[in-house]
Amino acid sequence: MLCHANKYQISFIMEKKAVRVRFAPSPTGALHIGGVRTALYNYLWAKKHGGTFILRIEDTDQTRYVEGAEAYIMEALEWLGIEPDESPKKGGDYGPYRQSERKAMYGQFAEQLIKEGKAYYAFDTPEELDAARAKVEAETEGKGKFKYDASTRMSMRNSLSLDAGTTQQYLDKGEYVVRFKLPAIHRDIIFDDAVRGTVTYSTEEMDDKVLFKSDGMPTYHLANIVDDYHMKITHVIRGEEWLPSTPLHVLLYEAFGWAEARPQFAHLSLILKPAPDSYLTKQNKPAMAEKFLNVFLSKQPEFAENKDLLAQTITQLFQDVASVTSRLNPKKKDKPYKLALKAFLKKSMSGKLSKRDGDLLGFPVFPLDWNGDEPFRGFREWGFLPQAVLNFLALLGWNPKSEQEIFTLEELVDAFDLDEVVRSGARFDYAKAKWFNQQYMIKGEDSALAEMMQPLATAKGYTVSKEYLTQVANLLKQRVEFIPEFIEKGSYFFTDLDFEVVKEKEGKNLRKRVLNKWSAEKSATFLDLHQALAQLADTDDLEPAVDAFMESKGLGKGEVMPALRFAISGTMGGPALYEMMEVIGRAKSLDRIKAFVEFCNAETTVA
RNA sequence: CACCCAUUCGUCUAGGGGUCAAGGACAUCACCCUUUCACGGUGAAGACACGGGUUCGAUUCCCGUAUGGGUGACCA
Repeated sequence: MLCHANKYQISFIMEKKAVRVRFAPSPTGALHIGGVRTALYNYLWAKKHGGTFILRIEDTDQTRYVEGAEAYIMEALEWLGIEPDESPKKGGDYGPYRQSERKAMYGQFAEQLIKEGKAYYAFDTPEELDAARAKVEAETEGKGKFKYDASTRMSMRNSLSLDAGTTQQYLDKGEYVVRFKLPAIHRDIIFDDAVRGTVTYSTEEMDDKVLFKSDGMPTYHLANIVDDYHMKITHVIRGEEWLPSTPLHVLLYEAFGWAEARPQFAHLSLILKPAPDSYLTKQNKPAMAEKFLNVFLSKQPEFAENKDLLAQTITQLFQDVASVTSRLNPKKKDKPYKLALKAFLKKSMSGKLSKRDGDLLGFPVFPLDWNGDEPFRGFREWGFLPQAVLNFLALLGWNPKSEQEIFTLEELVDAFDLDEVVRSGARFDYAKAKWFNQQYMIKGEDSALAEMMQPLATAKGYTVSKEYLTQVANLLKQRVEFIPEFIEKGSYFFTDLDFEVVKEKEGKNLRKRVLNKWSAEKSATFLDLHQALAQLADTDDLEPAVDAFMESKGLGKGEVMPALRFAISGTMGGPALYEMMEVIGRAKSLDRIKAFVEFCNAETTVA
């Protein structure tokens, strides 16, 4: 017996159709991380089958067009290394690849359906439609929805309800839309989804969707069917939000007589917001509470007068991180301000990952920086490596049927299968994203890391060679999670220490490990050590020299190393001491030791 | 409100009637390694939403309930 998931593969093999998939974003802003995953799965599926990965820009909504969005999408795909084979920029045999440039062809297909009685002209104004919706809503106490279908279409203004003369008058004015005419007899639309199996909808639930808008542009529904057909798309891999409109698309393929060429659908579950306990920690709880409250008040300023009470409430709600979500359910005795806050928090803390979440929750949700009206930082600028992002995203909603976690792009192509895409929504897990990044940093070439560090170092005003950065990368890469941390955490590689600052940051450790035990004798010892090291030849290793020194003075490592470490790097953490000293340079290191001794003397007032 | 989709450790997931006293990864904790911090290693803790069926047997199949998600535009 064949299970549904294999059927399409087999039929496709038998037909020997070349796989052609498209990623079809609309240029309404930056490319969301969920979109990136969709693009990736499309890419993987195409490459796995030696097929073609197409980028098509769906810019049929002129009002939502955002300048720079298309360039952003291209740059993001390029950064990630999943570039399309056919695209507006690259061209191809099935172009143009921007729907606005294919505008001329859609009208004829709308006309065709009208001629065949499968669609009709409609002249209702937006106001009239709003009124019709409002009326149904009022009659059903908000429970019902207006449907433009067989039951209502004859009472609306369209070419079915109006006589030919009136219809012509409207058409002459040029203000009309084309609506799809749902079949008169209801039936179930059944289609096979590569990730979900058999999905069933009844035409009874559907309505006469607009196919062609009054501005002369097609809607998504028309354009996507016409384009997929003409671009010979074999698999439509897209987000779950399209699942409910898929039966309409199925009907459209039938209406055009293209049912045989209908692509295989695969609907990907959405990426959800992370679990609250992953970003609410004991330390940041108060700050997060304030952040949430501010956003709430900016959205619902009418509750500003309740600010103190709200602050109290949110603190209470956040008290037990594990159960926040369940505490958010409304209760009868809740005051209006509390209900509003709960509703807001519930929406902010669950559901699909959205634009704003990055800002609010403190992690990137877009591949690259975006400098629009609402600017935000991308994975790239955050310091993520593209391969890490790809790897993380690939495994968020797909499993490779093995216990392998780290995959190169080639390995992903090889292992990927729509069959193993999971059906349920996956929560974004920032901690895991960080882990992947760290893994790729450790694996990464030191010189490549150095290259990425270079501009950041320059921005900080450090003038350092690539060779130097390469050495720093080598020492630090398993101790940092993002590229910028090389510069931030490793600042002592780039600039001399200010021990006053060290005292502020590391006061407790500094006192415990060094200052509390400091004495005139210690001071002298370290100056002796300084002297001993200064006399070393460049070819002599530091470690045996220090070891010998300690032995001669009868000192243990614990009495010497922590102080040296503070002297060199100003912190107890960090790479192996001697390697650090070699990279920073012996002369500089010795200067730091001397400065540190003086600092300790001053701190403990020993001379 | 209606329709569709989903539901295994905190998170991502494996498992699709007996081999599951449920496997892996992240996160957490402990130990080892170590001058420190990491990395690495070893280990601990941690899950089949609930209720009914079907069956000799159900985490796995069916039906309900609950919960979560999506959609319900002349937006995509």
